[in-house]
Amino acid sequence: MEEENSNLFLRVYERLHDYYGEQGWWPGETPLEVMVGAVLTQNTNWGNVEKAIGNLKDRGCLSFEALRELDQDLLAEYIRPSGYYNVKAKRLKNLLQMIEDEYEGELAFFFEDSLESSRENLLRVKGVGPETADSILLYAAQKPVFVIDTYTHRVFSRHQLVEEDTDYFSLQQEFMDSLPSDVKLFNEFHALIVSVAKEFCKKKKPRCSDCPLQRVEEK
DNA sequence: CACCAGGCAAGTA
DNA sequence: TACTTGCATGGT
Repeated sequence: MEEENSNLFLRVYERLHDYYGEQGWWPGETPLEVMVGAVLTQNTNWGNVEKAIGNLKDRGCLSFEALRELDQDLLAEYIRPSGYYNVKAKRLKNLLQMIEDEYEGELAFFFEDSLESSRENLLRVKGVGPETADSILLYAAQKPVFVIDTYTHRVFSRHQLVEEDTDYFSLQQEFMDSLPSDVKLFNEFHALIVSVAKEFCKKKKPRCSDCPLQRVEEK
């Protein structure tokens, strides 16, 4: 049973990898940029996030020190294109404050901390939920955590590969129990799921007939 | 025009 | 515990 499931999930990965090839996520030049992007992309189109990050770069504010010194209302103005700019400015400040408090303001210390400890610290930050925390851990800190998002849930439940009403933690456990714990695999797999969801598994008009995952559940 | 996008916290019953 | 609502821009 567990073995069958493992093969199934890996088969999904292989199908997607064959279809799309390497994804090379996360789009971001530095771990800090990845962290900021993880917060800004909450329920938000990535294109808008790029504009917001572009603003921060233009202002020379895309560093830990610069962001710490930046006034919250000004930060909100810079990240305006990404939407929810007031709450997100606060959330970014909360995140920076946590690193200040727990890691002496050293990003490197945070990235070097254990998976368990850094995850707990992230989840204590107001505005950082499980997906944002795990995105930071996987894509910025390079820790082996599988990131679950709405696309993951939609694609896998549409294909009846997981229960419809499973929660974040249960779904994550299924992936991590079924797959070898490998940063590169988790990174690529999640990125591939986003790609296939965007192309074939839209909320309103899915194009199931051309989807590379059709009949993946058959041996 | 309506709907959607790589969530999360806070409020209500 | 299990819904509901606010947050907000920009693309289709």
